[in-house]
Amino acid sequence: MDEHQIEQVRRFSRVVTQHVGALEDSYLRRGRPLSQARLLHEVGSNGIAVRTLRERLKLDSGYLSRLLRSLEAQGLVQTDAQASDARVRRVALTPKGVAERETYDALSNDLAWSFLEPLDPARRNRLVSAMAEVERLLRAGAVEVRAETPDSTAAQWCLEQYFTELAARVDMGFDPARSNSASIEEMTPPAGFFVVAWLDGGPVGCGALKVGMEGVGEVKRMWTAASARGLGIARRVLRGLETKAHEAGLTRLRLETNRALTEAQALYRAEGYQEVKPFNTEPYAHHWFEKRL
Amino acid sequence: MDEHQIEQVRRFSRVVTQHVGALEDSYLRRGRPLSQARLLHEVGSNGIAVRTLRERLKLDSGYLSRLLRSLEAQGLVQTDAQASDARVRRVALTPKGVAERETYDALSNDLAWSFLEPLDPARRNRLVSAMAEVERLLRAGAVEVRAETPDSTAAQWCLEQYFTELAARVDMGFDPARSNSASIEEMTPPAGFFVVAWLDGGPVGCGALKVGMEGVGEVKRMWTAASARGLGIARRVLRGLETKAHEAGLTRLRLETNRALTEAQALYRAEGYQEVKPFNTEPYAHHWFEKRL
DNA sequence: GATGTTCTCTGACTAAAGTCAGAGAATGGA
DNA sequence: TCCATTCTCTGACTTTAGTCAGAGAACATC
Repeated sequence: MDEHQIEQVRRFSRVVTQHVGALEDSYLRRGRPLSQARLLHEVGSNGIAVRTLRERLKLDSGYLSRLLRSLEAQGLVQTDAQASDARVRRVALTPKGVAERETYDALSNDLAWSFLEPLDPARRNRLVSAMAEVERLLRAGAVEVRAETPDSTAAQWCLEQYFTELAARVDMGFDPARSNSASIEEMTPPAGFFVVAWLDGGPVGCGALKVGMEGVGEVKRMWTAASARGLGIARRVLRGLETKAHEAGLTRLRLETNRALTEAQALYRAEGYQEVKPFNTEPYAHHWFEKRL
Repeated sequence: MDEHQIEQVRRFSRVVTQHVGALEDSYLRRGRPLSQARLLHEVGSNGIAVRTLRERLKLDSGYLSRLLRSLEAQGLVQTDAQASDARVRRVALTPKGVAERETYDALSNDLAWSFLEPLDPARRNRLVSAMAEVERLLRAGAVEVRAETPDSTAAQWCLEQYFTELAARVDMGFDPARSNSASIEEMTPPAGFFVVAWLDGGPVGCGALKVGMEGVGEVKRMWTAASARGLGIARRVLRGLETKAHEAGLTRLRLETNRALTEAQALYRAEGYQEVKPFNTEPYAHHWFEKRL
């Protein structure tokens, strides 16, 4: 816990909330409560189910209903029963609602521009890059790594992505059947583990561990979503697996990787894995690594 | 108006408010309304006048009074009449209030730390620097440059700072009496102009323009507060003066500067001023510049 | 000592934001 | 067909945040 860093984060928060808070004022100047304005923003013109809205904005069902009635009375939205299930209702913007939403959008743009406008182009660029950096790193901090069963929806989805990406990146393509196995049983405790990285409620990365003989484990299925690269997710997944390995009493971890996956190799080296002679005949591997825990 | 930049600013705002907004939740978990918590934070243990509080937090006097009564009832603050003027009342934290404020402070620290904690040290440093950059540049954007009369309190204060700083930085010291003049009359429209840069309600920079013969003006008294360097204030003051000069029908601007003031020289060159032969006998000057408007 | 001003407080009021309990329609499964 | 469940809605209520008008004490000035 570095005092200076914390002090800087707090100063940042103070200044930023002050600036960004101005958005609410500008929204309120349109004479509509904030809750309604926010709702308007979330209702797309192609419609959204009321229950989805409720979950997304975390509103009480009665409260949301009343807000919708109010927007309806203003002629901004329209609600109809969903075709497939008449209990759930869908809300959509009317043309007037679309126009109103665009006005709010313009206000948001104005505020954003008001940050940039007084700066000279060089400072403007610096501000935008720094904002991008803050945004990325805050998101990175929000990533959560959890163990999941390898047959869960999230795990299966990750594996699918992993295979698709391998097929695209590895020279000659990738055929799971020809590769060394990591079956659901092999990744289910206590024979192995599967961890998933979550961001914004969806999986963005994964990794698996096969517990083997003589204290040796194997790291498999390391994958990070393209949309979430550079956030240190793979590192956290790897460390998560190492913790699991340690708990399982393993003393050595092995892994192999394809020459096309250069970021992966850099990560392994940085995390203390050393390149060793091939310890298996995996046809897609070019590099073999090992780490003593 | 760059679409991408605006988009980035908006994305930033969204992510940051989401994160920083968590502070309010953590404050609310102490079972006290936000307004009271904020107030507690502003009341120092050494006391503050109610009217100062009212101005700083921009609260209605009746509302503030009620908030104070509530904090009083909880035994967190104490109010007494000010010794010098019994109309104004001073509020101070009780020992219990101090403890409570420290709890809120700890919550703020916890939140700040929660941003940093999940990151590895390299990313942590990057986040903190990026936050510092954003904070600085947002503040820079909040700077306002306005014309003031040179005998106003703000202008006089700036000039005082300017002379003090010159005396400290210039070799042999600085004596205004020996330097070429820029009297109050010479800086008062239409004979001249004086502009002040404001930040957070206080002056942080200034500059003056003397309107001369044959369309030639002179830039004088360029100064930026040490606490506000690097925000592009001098540049904006200079441009403000140039606008005034243009409006006054001037076609050329001149200025001279001391060799110790290297940032100033860099600014003048960057803004299109060219070094020329001495056009006066200012004893403290080593460089003379001119720009055609 | 009278008079206007400053400062704080009380009373009366409002709007926004939200909570909670149930009613009633639609649906899924036994 | 019956029954439990899901989904939305209405009614009744609360807290927070704030506004406005004026009362009353203390002070400054003439």
